[in-house]
Amino acid sequence: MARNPKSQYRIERIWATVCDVPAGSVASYGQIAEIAGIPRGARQVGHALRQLPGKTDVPWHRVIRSSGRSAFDQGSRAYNRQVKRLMMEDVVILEGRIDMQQYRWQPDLDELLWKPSAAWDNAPS
DNA sequence: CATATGACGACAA
DNA sequence: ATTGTCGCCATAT
Repeated sequence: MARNPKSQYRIERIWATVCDVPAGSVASYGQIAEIAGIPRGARQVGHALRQLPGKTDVPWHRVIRSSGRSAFDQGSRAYNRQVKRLMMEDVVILEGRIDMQQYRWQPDLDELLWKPSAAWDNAPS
């Protein structure tokens, strides 16, 4: 767990944002960070996902590197699970790469406005 | 307090 | 396409 409430708050916000990524789409770590209201927080997104329990409903597999590649090493268990889940959602992966231009999640305005927490940082002091 | 370490990202060779 | 550097920032030691 996070050492302090502020960090825990951000972690939960990151998880919530990841839950907004629809099946069939993917998002980069940096994108999740920005939407969650944490500019330049790509690494924090990875940190937050790393803390997910083994069994979770958070669609962590939809978060990949901006390069269109999985953050895991090819052949690793995590990599295989991620690829398998993405393929289940009809996300095409060629040569281990996903076409971001085509699959990148593009939240519409309503969606973002409905989640003001991303824009207004109401983190508890 | 000082380093080291990442599920990262942008950029230059 | 690959590799290396640097910036970033929460955690770990």
